[in-house]
Amino acid sequence: MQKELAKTYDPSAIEDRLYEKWLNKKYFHAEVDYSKKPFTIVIPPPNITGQLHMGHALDNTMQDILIRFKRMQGYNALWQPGTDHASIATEVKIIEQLKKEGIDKNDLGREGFLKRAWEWKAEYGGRIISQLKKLGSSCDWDRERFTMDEGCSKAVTEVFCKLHEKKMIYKGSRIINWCPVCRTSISDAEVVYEEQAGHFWHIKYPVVGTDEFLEFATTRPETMLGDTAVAVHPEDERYAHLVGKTVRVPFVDREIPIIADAYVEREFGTGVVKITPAHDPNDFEVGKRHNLPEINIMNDDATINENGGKFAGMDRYEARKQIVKELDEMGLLVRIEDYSHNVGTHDRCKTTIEPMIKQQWFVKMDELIKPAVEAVKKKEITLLPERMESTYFNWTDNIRDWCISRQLWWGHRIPAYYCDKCGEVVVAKEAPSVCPKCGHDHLTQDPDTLDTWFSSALWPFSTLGWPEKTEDLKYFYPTDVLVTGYDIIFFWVIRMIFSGYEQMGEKPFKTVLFHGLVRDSQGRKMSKSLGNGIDPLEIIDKYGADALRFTLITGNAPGNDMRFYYERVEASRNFANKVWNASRFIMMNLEKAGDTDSVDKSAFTDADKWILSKANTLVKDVTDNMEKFELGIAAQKIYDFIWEEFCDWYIEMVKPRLYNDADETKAAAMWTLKTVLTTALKLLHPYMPFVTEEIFCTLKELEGKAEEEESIMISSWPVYEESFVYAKEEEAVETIKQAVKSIRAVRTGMNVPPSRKASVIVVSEQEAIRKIFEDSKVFFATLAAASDVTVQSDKTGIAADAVSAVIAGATLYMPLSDLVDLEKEIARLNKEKERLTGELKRVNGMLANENFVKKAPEAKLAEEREKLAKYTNMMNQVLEQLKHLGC
RNA sequence: GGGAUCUUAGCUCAGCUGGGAGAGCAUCUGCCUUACAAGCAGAGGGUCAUAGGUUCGAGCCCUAUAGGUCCCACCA
Repeated sequence: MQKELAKTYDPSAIEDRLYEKWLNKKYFHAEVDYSKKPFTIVIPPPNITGQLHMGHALDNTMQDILIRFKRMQGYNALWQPGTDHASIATEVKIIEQLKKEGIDKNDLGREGFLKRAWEWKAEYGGRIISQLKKLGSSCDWDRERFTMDEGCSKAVTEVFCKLHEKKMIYKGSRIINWCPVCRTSISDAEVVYEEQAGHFWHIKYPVVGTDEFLEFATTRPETMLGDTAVAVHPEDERYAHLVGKTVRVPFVDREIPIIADAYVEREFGTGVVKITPAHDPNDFEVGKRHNLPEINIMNDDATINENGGKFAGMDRYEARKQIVKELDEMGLLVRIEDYSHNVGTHDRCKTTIEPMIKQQWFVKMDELIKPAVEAVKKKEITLLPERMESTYFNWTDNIRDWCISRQLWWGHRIPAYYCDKCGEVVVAKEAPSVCPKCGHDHLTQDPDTLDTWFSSALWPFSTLGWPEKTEDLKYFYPTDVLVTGYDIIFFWVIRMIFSGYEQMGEKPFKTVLFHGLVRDSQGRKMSKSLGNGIDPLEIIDKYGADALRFTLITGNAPGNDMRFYYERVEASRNFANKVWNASRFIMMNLEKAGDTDSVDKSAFTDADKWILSKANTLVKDVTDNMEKFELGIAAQKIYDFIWEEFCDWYIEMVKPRLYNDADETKAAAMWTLKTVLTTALKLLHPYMPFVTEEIFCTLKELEGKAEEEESIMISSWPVYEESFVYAKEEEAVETIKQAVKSIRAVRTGMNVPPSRKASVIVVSEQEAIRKIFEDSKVFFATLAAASDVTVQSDKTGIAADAVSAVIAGATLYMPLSDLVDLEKEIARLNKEKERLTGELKRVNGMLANENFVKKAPEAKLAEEREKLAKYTNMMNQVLEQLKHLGC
């Protein structure tokens, strides 16, 4: 029974069906198996708030390609999936949702809020997973994890307690980045600086006991309420006489010292800086050096607190306005200058950060980071592309302690308990029943939760069962590759690396493969606010997952950003269709060839050997590229091979044999077609899993082998074989190709319609070349639109006005006198002469260069000499032909 | 201020360790040739940002310059 294949490939008709099949067959599932080598990738866990975007699509396509490739190579391939609780992102979403219902987070209370959050997770947490499936991702879904599931939470507590034990986690009063909207501290990495138009307010404070004033400029006048000093440079002569004196801060009526500190730059502004230790990181440092009081003037929502006197209760910006106005009235405002400066904002909500002094938990980084630096320096971990190393070291060299506590509810609660009576702090895996110090039986847990990256830092081992000593961990860890965007190198990659070394004593992965951003066609970042985002699911619907995957992986160097064009998706879709139709051709002709299971190799023609040899080389190249993570290059090679070599040339070469009932080499042709197709499909499968699977299975069904070979995804990866190297035949077919191309060009140039066939007479003095044409007459005739082909050693019997095409070692004549314009023919030959003159000049120039002959490698020299012979030969033929035409 | 990166055909980009400039799209010409018009055959189009240098030989390596992008730091 012949299965009918649609004339154009329709992905929507097959993708879901095939994915279901793969799931049912458990192809994605990996179990510990010491007979096989493991190959492991852990997914960068998408946020449960997330929707699949182009970045995910790219990231997961890359991972799927690697996993499918390794699986076919015989590795025990595990792609560990899961999702991230994304503390702040999720909490914000839930608060928004509650707001719509008119509920305030605090009314609900912690318990109630968390209940809502888990409900939210249950409802939306699976959404992105089902979207990943649409892409074809072959994750082991049986192993799906969540950063807040029992095991991962256990890992978090374990690590916290261990690090605390080792004094690598501490609680301290520091100046931190405070988000007044989210009302939580955030880490340095979560602050993004934005260039904003602002003002420079020039203000003066009266110097106590004199009639002098000290003038300075500030971008945040409201912070003056917390000023505890004014600083000048120690060597600044302008102010030397004032150091040690005091100034009076208006409104709060505080007398503060004039101090000298090298932090001040003399050239900047007036060379005077007001010092607000509680609301500026630099001032905080200065304050520490000079033992200045730290006066916090703000509440958690960035309104002014009771320390701000009459401004208490005002929002920080409202207070700013008011203060400026009143200073002006008091004659203390000197002038206002427009000023553009960088303002720190919260990456999530874009609110301007307020530096505040708070009690927070920190991870001490100086020791922890050392093995992570060594690992990359010694290439124990490879970062690709290599330039990411500089970014990496740039961060590690300037590392600061990591603020890990967040004033949020959704997340891992800090396992620290405070005695209600004596205030003793206990850090423990389990809540202590009594205070170890005073014996009091009531302790309260720290209300804060951990930075979401604290748990993701443990992801490569927590998902494999750590802190339990599981078999999975022993077998699959360390993982092989981490694929992620360069934008989270600081947030995540570095933290996984030092966590892996600290907790496991071993790197978390061997290679990190970074990719860039997917931008819109104008090069802009895809974003909600711009509304320029392209939904991968829509692309899949319209063009198929294979087309999307292929588009994302090609035409782009590793680690570089790429622009997304519909035209490129169309090109990829067209390629899938090309593969589909080439396969359809083969299937349509299967029956003509009869039994092809045991093929007689002596029946192979030059064409068969040529494509087998080419395919063999392709296997080697593609495998090499993929081993080196050069996924785009490999994809391009597969594309070129299938479209050009296989479809445009080989299939066309083979047609006359298949269509001729008397041809004896049909079985060899069909065997070759199937073999090369299957090889190409296998190489392509990691990139285009659906179309390749559909074709593979249909072919196997037609062959009656569907039982033993049920899926391409568990078939074996092609291997390079010496026995398929046919150098001589490759050369022979290349000669024929040259002849065909040359004849086609001549015909088009002469406006000969394809329907008009012509006799072709091949003239060559070389017997070897004559033999090539004799052997390949069958397909040469078709490809060159020849009515008949004659091969001879001289020009006997050739019409004087026959058109000619010249290739190395042969001239091809076509008697087309009625169609030919002699002038045109001469012009064409002259153009060819010109081209050859150029080539000869180049080659002769090189070979005439003593230094080249002396220093160039032997192979290069031989190559150039061969070219010289070839072009000389062609030139002679062209000159002879011109002479023949009377020139 | 520090660092990375880019500048190649009209557009978007490849070009792996230096050895005769490529692809997709777009343009032009001719084809419904029994796998595919989502196709076939042919063609045009580039002083590889600029200036030096290293080399027998540079799109590729080095230096400087111009312009663009990104990351880090953050002078109040």
